[in-house]
Amino acid sequence: MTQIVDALAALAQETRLKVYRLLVEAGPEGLPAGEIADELELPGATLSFHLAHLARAGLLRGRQEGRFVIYSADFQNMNALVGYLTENCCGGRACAPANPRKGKDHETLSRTRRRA
Amino acid sequence: MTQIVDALAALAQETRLKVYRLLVEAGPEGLPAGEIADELELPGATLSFHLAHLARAGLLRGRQEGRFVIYSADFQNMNALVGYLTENCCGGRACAPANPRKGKDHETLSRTRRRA
DNA sequence: CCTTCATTTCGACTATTCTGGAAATGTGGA
DNA sequence: TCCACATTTCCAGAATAGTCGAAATGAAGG
Repeated sequence: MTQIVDALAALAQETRLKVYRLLVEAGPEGLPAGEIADELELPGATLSFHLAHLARAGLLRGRQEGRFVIYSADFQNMNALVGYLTENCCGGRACAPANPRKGKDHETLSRTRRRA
Repeated sequence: MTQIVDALAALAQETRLKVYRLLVEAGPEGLPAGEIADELELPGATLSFHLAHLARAGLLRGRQEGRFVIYSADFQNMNALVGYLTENCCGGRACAPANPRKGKDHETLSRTRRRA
């Protein structure tokens, strides 16, 4: 459970979620730290802190390549996280949305107003 | 995105994750606060803090029933959360485990091979 | 070696979160 | 009304997280 909490905590921060999403978008190739900093306009020290946080949680991996350190998302661990949530936090219901349509808008987290 | 971060932050804490899981297990009926406190051996004030946190994030709802306040998981919002992660953080791969019948085991799922 | 450049670590500060006792609020019953 | 009980709010202290300039590390190329 500690692993799950760590992974959730790693993603539960705007900057880190942005970093992670950027790396997902970049695919298995990954991106050098500098490019991430550039893209998200973050000071090096701040980015490094967040990258380390994500890596500690197992969501990223970094590899040295020349003078650069290239970070890439660890899809397997994200898989495990989503799997955990699906199995343990959804009460056995189907938890993934039925439409695998790609898009930019996600307004789905709506405030449900139900009176009981 | 704020909603996603809030929901993740709500679950990214051991006590709250336990509370949420307990309520998922309890199903739509839910549980009175006191029973949760009893089950997880938490002081009232502490539990109340965490329940409020989860509710603010949209993962729980509480309804007054007599002298009790009964909390239940909001499966719809959890659905949305898992949906977001699947669509935005898994690089288009299948991210949820394919077999919805397993009770406790969720280990490997290796299907990582794709080129852009 | 020496310099340059990418990245990380250090250090210091501020902000937020977690915790739980005590007091307050709200609810049903006598 | 008055009491017992469930839950929340208030408060304050301790712990943890986030930020980022400056210094340190490490890697390539002259």
